[in-house]
Amino acid sequence: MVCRPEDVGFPAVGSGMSKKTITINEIARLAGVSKKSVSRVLNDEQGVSDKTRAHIKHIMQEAGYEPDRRARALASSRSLLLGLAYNNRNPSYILDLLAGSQRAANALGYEVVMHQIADEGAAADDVIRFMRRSGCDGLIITPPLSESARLLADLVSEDWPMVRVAGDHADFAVPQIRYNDRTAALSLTNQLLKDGHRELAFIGGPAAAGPTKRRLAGIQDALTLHGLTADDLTIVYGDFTFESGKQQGLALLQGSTRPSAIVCANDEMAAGVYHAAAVCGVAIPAELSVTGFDDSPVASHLYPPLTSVRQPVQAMMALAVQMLTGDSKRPPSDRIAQFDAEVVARESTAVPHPINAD
Amino acid sequence: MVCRPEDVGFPAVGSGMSKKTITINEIARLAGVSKKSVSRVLNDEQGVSDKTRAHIKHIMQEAGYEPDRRARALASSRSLLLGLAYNNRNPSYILDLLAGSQRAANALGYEVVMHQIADEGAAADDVIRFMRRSGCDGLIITPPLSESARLLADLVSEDWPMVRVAGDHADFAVPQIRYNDRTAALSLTNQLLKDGHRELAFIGGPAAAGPTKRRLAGIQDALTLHGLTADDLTIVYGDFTFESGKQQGLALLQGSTRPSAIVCANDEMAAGVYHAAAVCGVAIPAELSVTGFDDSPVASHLYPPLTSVRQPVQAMMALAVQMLTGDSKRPPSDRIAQFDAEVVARESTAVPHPINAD
DNA sequence: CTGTTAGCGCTTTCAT
DNA sequence: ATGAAAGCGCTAACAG
Repeated sequence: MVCRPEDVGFPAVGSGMSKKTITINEIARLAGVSKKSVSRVLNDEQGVSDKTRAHIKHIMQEAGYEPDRRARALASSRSLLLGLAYNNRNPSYILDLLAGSQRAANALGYEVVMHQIADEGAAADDVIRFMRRSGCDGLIITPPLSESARLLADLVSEDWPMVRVAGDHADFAVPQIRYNDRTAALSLTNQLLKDGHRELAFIGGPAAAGPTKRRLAGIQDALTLHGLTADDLTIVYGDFTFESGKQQGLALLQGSTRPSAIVCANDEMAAGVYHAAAVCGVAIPAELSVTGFDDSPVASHLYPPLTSVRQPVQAMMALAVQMLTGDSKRPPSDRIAQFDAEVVARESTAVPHPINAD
Repeated sequence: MVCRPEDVGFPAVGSGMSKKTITINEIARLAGVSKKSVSRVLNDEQGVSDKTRAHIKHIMQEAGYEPDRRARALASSRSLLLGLAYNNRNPSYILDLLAGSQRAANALGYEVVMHQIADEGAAADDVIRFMRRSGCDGLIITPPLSESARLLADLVSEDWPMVRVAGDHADFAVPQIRYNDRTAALSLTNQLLKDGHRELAFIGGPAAAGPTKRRLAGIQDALTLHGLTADDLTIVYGDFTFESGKQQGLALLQGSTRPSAIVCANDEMAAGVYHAAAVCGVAIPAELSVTGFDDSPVASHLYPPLTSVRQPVQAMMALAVQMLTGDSKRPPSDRIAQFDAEVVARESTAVPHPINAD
């Protein structure tokens, strides 16, 4: 049932190498220059004439030379590895972050190593061990880890560069890259209000969570714009899970004042609301409008497809990588980079049904 | 809006290191032995007395020594990195694979580097470039890449070890680790037949895909067991996407002989069938039973929760890593390791509604 | 602009 | 069972 490498002529690590590796010495010899010159070309350094540089590049190309990252790592005391710490909340989001960072990292000669934090309580130790073990040159911290004040406080004294994606706690010295979810929530809500919705509800994540607070603030901004007050919004809190969305959805739909629209702080909880609506026999969007956040795959797979908010993950991760590797050519500013998000309107929202008005 | 590291006192890679690194020389000096002895302890090699070994270990512990993986990599010509090539089909599945392989890899001192294949047509070149660039010691190929005969043929001559997760083409020299989805499909279908379903439909992925063929075969096994024939099963093909599930679901539900149960080759397509059922006003499970494969999060988030098949990802990836690193202590056998899957029964299946019988 | 000389921290090889 | 020496392939620091 199970095979062992040795028994099937299967080469395990280090067992049998065949193709000879081309070294920098070889290239230097072929090009008739010193290996230092080759090194300079490799690292895009100055100090090589254009002619020599072109010649060396040509030789490298021809020989199919690939620099040995291990040797480079040792000699330059960089590993050319970047760490990405995550906390498996939304798989598709995490993979998007990975894809975005990988694309940018590879372009700069780096690879991305993922690290999942199992126990959020011991996250700092976990991350530190990971960084020491892996030797990564820098670290990207993703939400919700990036929201943890404690983690950041414990990490800020470490000596590797880090950036965090979408976090609060602007007081920490760790630069952050976020998108403007408050503004996104505002325009989302604005549309609902324009459609005529007046009985709104918000299902947040944990009340203390950054995304919850920012998204709620955006909703309230919209209410204010329309001359409404805090009383016009029912606020309940979940924990970003499907189950919590379902529970809070049930509570809202079975309550005395059923909302005509529910804004959810993420798509998972919105899916839970769909579930609750199905249980209660409430039609979406005819009797209930629902919106989410994150534009995860589930948003397009729900029926009807869910209106959600999409963040510019590619651009955000590209910046993160550039900051970590010191390759940023962007203009200077403070330590918070903010991007704009996009509301993806789908069929989960509609003009409220008159039946709801009674 | 955007910050540059230099401008905010943010340490980019290699800019400012402070904490002194402890080297093997240091440990050797503290322990009063040669660094070779320390190296032996590090690598669990023989040739050190128990007493000396314990002493060295103690010193290492005390000093908080962490071996430099870059130096180790260069000297031993291993990178202690394992590659995981994937093809973003099902994010939660990919992350499960990652988590499983990471756990096993870390235990052996390895890290896992992911690599997404963008263009499936040029997958081989892409993978080869990745492996050369990253210097990974071995490669794990995941589905659907692992099903590609062409990719495997192009890769089999490379000189790094590889394993594939869930692939067909047993003729190639690349060992594979799979689970028994045929048997799982059998027991799934068996249950439907026991429940009294007689009008079954199967929505496969592409007809030529391994999972499609294996799962279909399992269904047919069950039919045979119950004395039914191929005529008792309607077979249609999708492409594992939500959209294709929806299309085929609509076709089946609007067709002349509406099935009482639809077995889908994955959860995404089952979600599409839910969508189709909603459109057609068909109640699940009262009027239609649906099952999926993979037990992805969507399975539990659909309403009603979807019966699906869960594969032992952890165990499979642990074996994959052991095979790549040559650390396998399992008994020898042929080059296919097969695990058993588990049917996770939820509320998407029920005894067929009499109305359907006419 | 180009080259030389030393290492990076560890493993390997071969002594003892 | 232990240790000394010689690199791994590259970059750093300095020379010309």
